[in-house]
Amino acid sequence: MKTNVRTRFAPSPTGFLHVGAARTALFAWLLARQNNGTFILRLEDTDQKREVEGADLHIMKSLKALGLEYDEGPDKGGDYGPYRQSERLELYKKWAEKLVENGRAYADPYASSDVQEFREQAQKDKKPFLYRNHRPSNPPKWDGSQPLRFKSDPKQYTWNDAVMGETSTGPEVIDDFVLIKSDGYPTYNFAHIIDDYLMECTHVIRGQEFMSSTPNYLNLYEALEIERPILATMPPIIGPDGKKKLSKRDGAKDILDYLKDGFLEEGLINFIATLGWNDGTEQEIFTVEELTNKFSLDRVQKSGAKFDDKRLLWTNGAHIRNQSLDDLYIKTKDFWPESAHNASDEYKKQVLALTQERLKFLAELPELTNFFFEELPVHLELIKTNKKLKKYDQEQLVILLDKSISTIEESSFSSEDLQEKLNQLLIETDEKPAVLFSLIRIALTWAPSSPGLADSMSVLGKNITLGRLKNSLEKIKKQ
RNA sequence: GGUCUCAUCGUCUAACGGUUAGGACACCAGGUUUUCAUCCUGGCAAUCGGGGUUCGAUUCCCCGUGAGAUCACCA
Repeated sequence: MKTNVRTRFAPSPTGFLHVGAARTALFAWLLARQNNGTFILRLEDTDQKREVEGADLHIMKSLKALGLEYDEGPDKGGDYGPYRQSERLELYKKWAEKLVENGRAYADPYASSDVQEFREQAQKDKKPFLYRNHRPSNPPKWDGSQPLRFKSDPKQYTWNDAVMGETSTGPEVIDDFVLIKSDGYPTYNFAHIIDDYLMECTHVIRGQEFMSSTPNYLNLYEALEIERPILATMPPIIGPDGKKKLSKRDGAKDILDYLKDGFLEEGLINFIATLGWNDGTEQEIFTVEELTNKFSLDRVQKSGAKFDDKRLLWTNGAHIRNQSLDDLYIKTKDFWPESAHNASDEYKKQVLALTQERLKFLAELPELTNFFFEELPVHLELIKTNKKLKKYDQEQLVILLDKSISTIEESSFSSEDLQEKLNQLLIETDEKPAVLFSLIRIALTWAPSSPGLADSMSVLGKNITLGRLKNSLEKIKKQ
């Protein structure tokens, strides 16, 4: 009885890590962490043609960036290595030979064109193609130049999937699939079974594309006389505007791109985890620790989930607001506008404090904060199109702004005192906040939006605030 | 076409066979002395169809329908 939970993520290095794969990895990781178990990264690089240079490093980098640290893996080592299938060819060969000896594997004597012909004939006859119907009676001795096929034992199967529940199929789906290709590399179908066994994986979590080949795997497990792990099939993740599986086109972005845009690890993980899983309560925002405690395979959804980026934004915004100012500040390091280059940490922190609650992802920082670091071009349209201000003529605006400047000049520039002065101005001018504050805000920032007026002025400081307001006053006079 | 799987608001989802079918995102309206955002209040909005079983089906069964997966010397 294996008590130590060992889960694995086993991608083929053929591209970047997208959301669907990230979720599979996340669930495996959560399961391992929750049980004090081991999370393994295994690279399934058995198809040389499809392999993409550097994809292996990219995947490893992505997992680490997400915080999904693996305990064993190609660059980490471990007692069950190597963790690249291309370095395990001898092992597969050994197990394949065992099957040959038992009479459960044989060399495929046909040329691939022959097999193709069988397939086409079956299609013509409107019958499903099964290689085993063409199984040679006297196969040649396997010398490695032919594909090695599994000699299947067709029967009915009923098995339990940790997510999908009980599933059953008839013998018609069992076939003689290829174990070792003629180039000497094993197929996924063979290699992953050997590896999961040798690496003592307790759970296999993977996408639904493998569900229909599961009965074949069960058949192979029997022939190999090895125990099978717990199987869990993940529902698909669907593109935002379609019913099809998420593809690059629908925005299946590289997970690293999200991180580059300033989505927080926790926000991303929260979003991905709740795409097909919930804890049964009404909680929507989870820390990684909470997910680790609460995750369970039996609450994973059976049906597919659509990728909703509005929800991702909301989730990430919630995590940004949950950060302490200091923690968040560290994360914003690479996201400030260029004009903030020479600003002090102290100043940037003050700005961040005012901006934290309106950030959805950190790449928004420049457009939300640039006026704290640079003077934005005067854009009189902002006044002319303002719902309230457009009713005022130039002269009225000049008088109002001039009056505001002289009152603000007397402030000590603490946020509280500024607010007091602003209130005082309201009374003296007998204007509505919507008019007076809009005018000052625009004259101060020339930005489409900004944090609260008193806070913004306080952070900008007396010199800059008054300088900008006076400058704006001149521009309005001259228009 | 064969096989397997799935099916609740637009989206993500909750609901021992008994609830006015709940929450969240999005959207709309209002409030928090300006804008954007946050926060609060309210609104809109769903059990794919048809048969059973049952006193009673979102829930169990069957048949449809729809969707997805798979049928490679890819994983």
